[in-house]
Amino acid sequence: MSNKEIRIPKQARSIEKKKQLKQAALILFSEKGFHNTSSNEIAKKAGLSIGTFYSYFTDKTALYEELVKDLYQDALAQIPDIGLENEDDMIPDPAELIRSYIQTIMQIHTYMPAFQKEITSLSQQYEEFRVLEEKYRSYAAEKVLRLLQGYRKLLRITDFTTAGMIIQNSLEAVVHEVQFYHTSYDKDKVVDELTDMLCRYVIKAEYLK
Amino acid sequence: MSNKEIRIPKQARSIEKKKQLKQAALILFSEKGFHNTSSNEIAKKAGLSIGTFYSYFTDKTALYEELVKDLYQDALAQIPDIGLENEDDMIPDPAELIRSYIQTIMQIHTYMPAFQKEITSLSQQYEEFRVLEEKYRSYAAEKVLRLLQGYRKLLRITDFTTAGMIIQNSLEAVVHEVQFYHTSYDKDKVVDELTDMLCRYVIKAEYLK
Amino acid sequence: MSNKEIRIPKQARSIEKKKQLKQAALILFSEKGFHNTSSNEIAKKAGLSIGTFYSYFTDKTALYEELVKDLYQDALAQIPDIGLENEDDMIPDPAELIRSYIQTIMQIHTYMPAFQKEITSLSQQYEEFRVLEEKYRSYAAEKVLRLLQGYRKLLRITDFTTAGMIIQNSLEAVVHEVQFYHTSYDKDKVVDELTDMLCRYVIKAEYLK
Amino acid sequence: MSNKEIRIPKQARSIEKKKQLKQAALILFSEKGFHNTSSNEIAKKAGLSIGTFYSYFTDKTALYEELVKDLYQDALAQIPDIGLENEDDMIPDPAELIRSYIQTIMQIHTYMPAFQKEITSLSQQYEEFRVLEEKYRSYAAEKVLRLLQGYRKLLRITDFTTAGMIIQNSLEAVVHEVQFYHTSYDKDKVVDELTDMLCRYVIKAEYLK
DNA sequence: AATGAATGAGCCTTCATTCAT
DNA sequence: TATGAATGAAGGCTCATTCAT
Repeated sequence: MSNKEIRIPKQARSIEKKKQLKQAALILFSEKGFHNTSSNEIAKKAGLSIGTFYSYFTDKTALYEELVKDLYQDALAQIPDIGLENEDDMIPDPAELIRSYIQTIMQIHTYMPAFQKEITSLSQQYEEFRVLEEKYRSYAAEKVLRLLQGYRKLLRITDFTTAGMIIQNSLEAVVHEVQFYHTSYDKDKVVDELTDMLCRYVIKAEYLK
Repeated sequence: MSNKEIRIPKQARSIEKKKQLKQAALILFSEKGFHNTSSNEIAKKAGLSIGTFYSYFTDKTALYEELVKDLYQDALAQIPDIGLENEDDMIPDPAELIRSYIQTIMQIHTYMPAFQKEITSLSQQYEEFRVLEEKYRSYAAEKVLRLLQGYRKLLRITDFTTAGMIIQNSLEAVVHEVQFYHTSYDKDKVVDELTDMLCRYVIKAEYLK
Repeated sequence: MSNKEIRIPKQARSIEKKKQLKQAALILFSEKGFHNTSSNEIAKKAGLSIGTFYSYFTDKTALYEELVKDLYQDALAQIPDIGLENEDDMIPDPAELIRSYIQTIMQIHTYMPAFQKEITSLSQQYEEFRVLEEKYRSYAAEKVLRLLQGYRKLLRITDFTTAGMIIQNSLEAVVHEVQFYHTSYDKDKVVDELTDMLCRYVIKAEYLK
Repeated sequence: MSNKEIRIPKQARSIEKKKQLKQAALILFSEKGFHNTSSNEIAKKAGLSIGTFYSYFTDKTALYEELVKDLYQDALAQIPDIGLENEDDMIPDPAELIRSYIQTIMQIHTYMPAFQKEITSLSQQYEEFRVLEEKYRSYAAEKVLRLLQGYRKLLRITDFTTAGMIIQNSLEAVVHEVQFYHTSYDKDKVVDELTDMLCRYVIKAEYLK
């Protein structure tokens, strides 16, 4: 029924315009939140007309989705695919792997913190937005799980699903707190403690140094 | 500019009306979120007129603020004060204390879960709510801290501030996830695992049964 | 899902407002057509706000529907229920009945001609509008049919459905032409001729005077 | 004010493009109506750019006008010129002439039926189209008139002008109804009945077989 | 001549808020 | 005090039309 045709920018200038809109939206969403930002406002901030806005995005939500997608794609790319290949031979220190994972998550959260907060906010509030984020979150959770399973022999935990969920959520929450709210904490210290907590939970005592 | 007078209800009947409005709002915000609930709707659900609504609250946000304040007050009051008095004499099993603490937090999150979700989310947008949330968080963290300090001798952790923050956030996040989103998890299992994780992190090995 | 509540006016002042809106719409639809009239325009012409418009009507189409309904209800009320009771005894001159029916139709078409034209226009163009009109048209057609059947014995036609359709459409078209476009025709003459045509078609020769 | 130059296509290629646009518009207007068809859509369906569209037509309405003009021209050309030459000598069965005329009108209405519907409707809104429709109507009526006059001796009617108008309108309306809306009617049956009605109205009893 | 990206007026609709009763 | 009809700013979105290339 719908006739709308969304322009897929091919040329430099078009790509630029789309970027402008996304950039403007990113700033506004971060500052005032998704619901308090109008599409007209985004277009204006991008220096483009509302018509142009709607020729690149079906609606405001579509823009938001792209923004989330971009963010998570960048973020996910940073999570290393560690611990999969070297099962038996030279096992790296598992504690170091965990620390490195924690640091990556910490790193990710320094990027567009305000927008990430807004994502969290919307995801918690509206099912439709949650579904969107869940896709990426579950991808991240899977990475944790795979990381764990790669070290099966060294681990004391047995229910990987529950443990994975606990680790994932604990990690995110602490990092969230430190990166988004309390910059007063000593981040290295936090990483140390988190590493300590997770190692003791996950790794058999005999493999802890 | 505004010379509107907001009624501070003194009489039973007035207090009752305000309560009705808040109760109605609580339900609607929980079900459909702040942005999808109109003030007219709230008044109607409360069985009162929109005019009455505006004689008790300056605007929709004011109602919301009160609701959030109430909720945090309640939540704060519920944070358990366990394990403080019996320092030296008859020491209860610390693991049991931790488990009991976890269960209490779980309990708190069962209470008004939907609106808690809504709050967590909106808190990020309005400074006013952030302050409230902060207060709750720091109060909760302090309680954890005091709990920990009460058992100083049995503990392996030394930096109570950082540890307290980590425990509090991990706990809340996992419980939030389990109570608000994934009913698929076995809650007892989750409590067991969380207890396990926190005990190993916090308590000296020799005091673990 | 929808929350909208359409006000059903009970008090004089409310009824008046709704009437104002309908009156304004009637004029505008007649002058410029449905599609070239905006809801804001209607409200403004009625001296009311757009908000008021939407508290009385779900949308522009709903207003239109009411207008059509009103028109047809008035119109249908004018079509007499003749020829049903007196089958055998004193048969009135059938030609006179037909003439009277034609005159009624003619009469109806003098009322709000411009709006009737717009109705015809929209009905011919959009299925949804046609359905609306069809309801009333079929009611009118039924009257013709009943009129005919009441005089079964005097009639030469046998296929009442086809004949009814032909009569109904011919009648309307001619009346339309005369009332809406060519005021130059002598209306009495037209009624005479139509009566003549229909009588000769419908009534057995021996019953024609 | 406008200094836009509308191209009057001289060269084959230009004429072709204009035709393409009109053809595309014809289909779209027929399918979805004038108001629900956008100029961009027309250009696209024609395989041309919107810019090209606007170099051939000042606006959407201009295209529409041309289409209507064309249609009426075609329709006009198709109105049969039968029965004019053979006045006295070998008189064909007048009933057959009438039947043949009805069939031709039926034929015309099969041709582009959807767009005819659209036109009939929009004609009422824009003066410009009304004039065109008028021209068609009066031309058609005149033809009927001349047809009738050619058979003066066989006819019982005397006021040819009124009769002509009645015949023309009845015919068009019934055919319109049958061809555009109710496929449920048996078209042959309808032609028979129409022929019957018109013959009895027009032809002296002694000349009816 | 042709293109199609860009424009922005304008439509429909919602809803927080006011104010006459 | 309470009411709820009325308001109108503002948001989402479409589409006829322009104009730089």
